[in-house]
Amino acid sequence: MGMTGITIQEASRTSGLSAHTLRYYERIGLVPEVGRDAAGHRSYTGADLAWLEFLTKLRRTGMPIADMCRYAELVRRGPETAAERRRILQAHRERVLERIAQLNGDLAVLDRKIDMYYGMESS
Amino acid sequence: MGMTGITIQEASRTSGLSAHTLRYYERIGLVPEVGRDAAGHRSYTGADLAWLEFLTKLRRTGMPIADMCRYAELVRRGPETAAERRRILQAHRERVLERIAQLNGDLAVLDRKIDMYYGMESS
DNA sequence: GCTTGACTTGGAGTGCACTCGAAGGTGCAC
DNA sequence: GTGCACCTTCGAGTGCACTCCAAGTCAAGC
Repeated sequence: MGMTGITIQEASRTSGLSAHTLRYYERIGLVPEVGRDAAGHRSYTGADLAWLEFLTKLRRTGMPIADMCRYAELVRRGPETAAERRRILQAHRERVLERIAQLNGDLAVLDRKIDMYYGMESS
Repeated sequence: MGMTGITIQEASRTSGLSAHTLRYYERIGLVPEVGRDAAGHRSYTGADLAWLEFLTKLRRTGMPIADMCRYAELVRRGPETAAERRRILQAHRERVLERIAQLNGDLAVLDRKIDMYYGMESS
């Protein structure tokens, strides 16, 4: 098993999260304890990075940290929590859809305003 | 000119912003000074409400308060700032488009994950 | 004329999600 | 063997956008 793993700096570059944030996420239980190398330094595996990538998607779509912690906790508890996890993601999915619809509506208003300014400039 | 105006509570219900937030927005110069009735209470006009509605769209689409203040300042300075306002809105529009694209991408991942959970449950 | 309730102000407090600082350990380059 | 870069922990600090509080004013109803 040559799963060497990468340093926190490399994980930071790969994930787009700062090293500070990576430690913070681990501290609050959002990320399971990351393995260590001989020097006691964190060593991120591919699985760690995949989990971080999924977390950033949840985060970016507006899921609060507290909800993400709850989801992470269910993952730790094992496969019998799959149905609940699905429900959480589905509820979140609905919120994201609403958000996208709202953004599209607001974008239309923005476009009309921009057009109006063009009209003012060319008059 | 029978522009009576509505109370801060009614403006709160109409705009979806709390009375606290309405006063806060006025304090930081995001909303021009609202008129007062005989008792010194704020009296919101239709124009005030329209401005608030536009502000909430900027806010909801992720524009920081500081940028909104800058935009509001340009509006106060008059029509000669129209071109700059347009540029601000256009730059913002680009960010909103990116945000929507990102949300759609993240939504697709969410959907695949949900499908995966369905697969786990039915197996 | 007194209670009630909505309003006023200025300033302080809150919640979220980081973000940073201090003090110290480790291993490689010179 | 010592400087250096990078890591560690713990706790404190930051920035944003509100959100609330205390103390006071005012008009209307009983």
